[in-house]
This record gives sequence, structure tokens and C-alpha cells, in this order.
Amino acid sequence: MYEPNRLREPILDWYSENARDLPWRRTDATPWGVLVSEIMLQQTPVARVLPIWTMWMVRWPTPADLAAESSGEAVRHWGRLGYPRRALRLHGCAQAIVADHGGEVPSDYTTLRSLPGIGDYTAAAVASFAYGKSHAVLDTNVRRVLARAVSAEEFPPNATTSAERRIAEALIPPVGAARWAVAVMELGALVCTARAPRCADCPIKARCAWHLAGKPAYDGPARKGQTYEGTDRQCRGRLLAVLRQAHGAVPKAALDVVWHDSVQRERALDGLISDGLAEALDGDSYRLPV
DNA sequence: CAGGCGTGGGT
DNA sequence: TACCCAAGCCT
Repeated sequence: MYEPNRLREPILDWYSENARDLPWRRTDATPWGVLVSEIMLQQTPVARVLPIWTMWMVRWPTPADLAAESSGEAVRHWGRLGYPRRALRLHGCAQAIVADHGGEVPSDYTTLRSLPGIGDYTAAAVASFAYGKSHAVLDTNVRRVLARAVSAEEFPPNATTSAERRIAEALIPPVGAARWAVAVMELGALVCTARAPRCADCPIKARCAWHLAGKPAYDGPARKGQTYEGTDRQCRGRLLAVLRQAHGAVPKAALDVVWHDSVQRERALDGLISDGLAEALDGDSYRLPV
């Protein structure tokens, strides 16, 4: 096995010099702020999260503040961040935190993991970043860095493997686990990127197994590419945008005009309703859930 | 476990 | 210009 400090020390040093000043990383950020940021950052770039997160923290500074609102308001103020079911789940987190945890974001991994929208990554991230606990924080950035640095692969497997988890756990320092986690993530986000890694700027290029092997091209199974144009997802997005922008009941005719295919439109609308993102009212109109 | 789930910026 | 893909989760 490799010597963990060969990777840790240069990455931690690099982080000291290159960490972005993100509001949810500041010392005055609350656990709630960290939790909100983590949900918003799922599959979503930092630059798009920043303004929405800031507005949410002003509007709903505590879980109790959000829990007191309707879920529809959470969806409305999600704006165009994407994957709006996350807004519903965050609202569900707030309600569970108030109902079951005295209004305080839990600090325990297992408890966090039981909240809506919080999976393995987010539970580990919140426990680490909000409470300084020691967990393997395996997001797409960390997985890519470790695939390269340790396994000499350009990309990690499609699904997280036990081997990856073993590698990540072996690298956790006995002290400062949370700082280590955010440092590796930051390296993946800023330097060891998916498309065009900036190896020239990398603090571990001399120790990276993939770099040392001559950066061999990825030869594993094809990675899933996503289509969007013409899909139900796009249709749902169009419909929900109308509901978000209108305050109150939206006549069906106002939804009909944003998507031509009526079969697909009906299916998408039914999907939004069954997901809890929309409500049908009497008189053939719709709105965000109250 | 593979597929569904938004959106917009970088290359 | 067309992809590629960005701090995943749920079913």
C-alpha cells in the first residue's frame, strides 16, 4: 500500500493556499447552512448555488423558519437550480428536524442519513463540515482524484465500490479528517477536473499514479450520457417554471402553451403532481403545493 | 441496479 | 456547435 502522507500533505498544503472563500465554509456558517448548501450542490455548480443559498439563508435562517412555510414556497424559491424535488426534500428535512430533533440539525451520520434527500455522501459531508466528524466523504470529485492518484484510472467506476471506500478510509488522517475531506474535494473541483485536468498546477503530479503512468485514456464501460431535448424532464421544467412564476392558480390553458405534445404534457403534469411539486385545483387549474 | 430527475456554463 | 457534466438521491 501507498503511504497516506505522500498524498495528504501536499494536498493539505495546496488547500491552505487555494481554498475558495465560500460562505458555507466560513466559521459563522451554521449546520443548517451547511446542510442547505450540500443539498443545493448535488449535481449543481457552485456558481449557480451561491445566489440561491444566500437568499435562502436570509429568508429561512433556521430549519424552523423553513418548516413553517409551505413546501410550494420552497419550490418557488428554488428558482432554476434544477432537480426541484430537492427543494421538497429540504423542506422535509426542516420539518423532521423540528419535529424529531429539537430544531437542531443532527450531528450523527446515521440520523442525517435517515432524512429525506440525504444519502451516503451528504450525510458524511454534513457530519464532517458542520460538526468536524471523521467520515469518508466520497463525492464525484474525491472519487476522481483517488481513481487517478491511487488507481491510475482516468475515471472512477460508475457506481461507488467497496474498493474505493477502502482507499478513501485509509487516507483519512487521525486528526483533521474534515479539513482533509474538503481539501480533496477542492482539488478535484479546481485542478483534477473531469474534462481537462490542470496537471501542471497539481500538488501531487509527481505522486499521482495516473500521471506517472502517462495519463492512459479511460477504457472502462461507457459512462452514461444524458439527453434532454424533448424529454419529460424538459417538459416538467417548462410546466413548473409557469407554476413558480405565477402566485396562485394557473389555468390549464397557460400550461398547454408551453409544451406542444399533449400526451407528454399530461404525463409530465401527472408526474409533477404525484411528486408533490404541483397541486390540481377545482376548475381545471394548478398551483405549487400549499 | 439502471434509469429518472433540471439547468446552464465550459470546451 | 454539440456535447459534456456539475458537492446525488430515490425507486
